[in-house]
Amino acid sequence: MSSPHPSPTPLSPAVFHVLLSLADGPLHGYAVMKRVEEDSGLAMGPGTVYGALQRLTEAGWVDERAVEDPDPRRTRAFGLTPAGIEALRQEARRMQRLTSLNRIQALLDARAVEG
Amino acid sequence: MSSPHPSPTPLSPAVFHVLLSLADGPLHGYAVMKRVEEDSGLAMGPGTVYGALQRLTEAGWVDERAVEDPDPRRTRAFGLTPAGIEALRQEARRMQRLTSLNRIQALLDARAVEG
DNA sequence: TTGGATATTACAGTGGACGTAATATTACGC
DNA sequence: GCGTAATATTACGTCCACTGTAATATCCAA
Repeated sequence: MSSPHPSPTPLSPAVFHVLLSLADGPLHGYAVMKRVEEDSGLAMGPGTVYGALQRLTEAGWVDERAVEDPDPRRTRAFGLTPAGIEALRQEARRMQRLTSLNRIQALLDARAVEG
Repeated sequence: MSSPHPSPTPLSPAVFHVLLSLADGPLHGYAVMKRVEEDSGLAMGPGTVYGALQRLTEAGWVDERAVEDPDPRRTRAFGLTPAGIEALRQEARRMQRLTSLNRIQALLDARAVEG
């Protein structure tokens, strides 16, 4: 409802996956990289992840927070802001609307019949 | 299964919407522009549409075909190749897999409860 | 103590998305 | 027939997100 920049919907795959990786709690950058790979099967390099994280922070969709951890490398984490959650939700709804189009369903059904 | 370039999944929103617009039959460029706007609510300029169309043609996902029409402007149309259909299907499956993730469903459910 | 995983920064290159302007043709009201 | 809007496409130029790669530093395990 209140992002600094008018929400650029649709989200790029990189941005979407970074947001998604944070959906059930803050992570540090490296963990985001790993989580994205688990989710998507595709590896994003550090440039992509940290770049996206930085832009998202500037946009107010992600923020940086201090975390307690014996390992000093893991004391810096990124989490979704309310605006970030809302953006992810909007994108999810957009995807869901698209996948439920008849044209799409026909494609998916066709495969089921063929295969 | 046999695109010239190994299928760059995920698709960019622009490419996805161009493919989607052709899903139930060939259209000429201008019609693609209009159809995309109907589908997505977002207007893509000619540069985006024809640019994507050209790259997709080069990639073998779209081809140009002659169409009979009294209006000479409408005799040139673009249609999906089998590889293009397959790419669109893969992307649809990818989206469907993502939207069915627990993390996403939780987000969407939360809204239903709140609102 | 060497090596591998963790965690992050700093680049530079590429190409796709996007806007805009120009062009030409057709359709339509007047 | 005239002007205007819609149709249809080409030709730019710009910007910046994504991407890869290299460099760096710390932690941990063998």
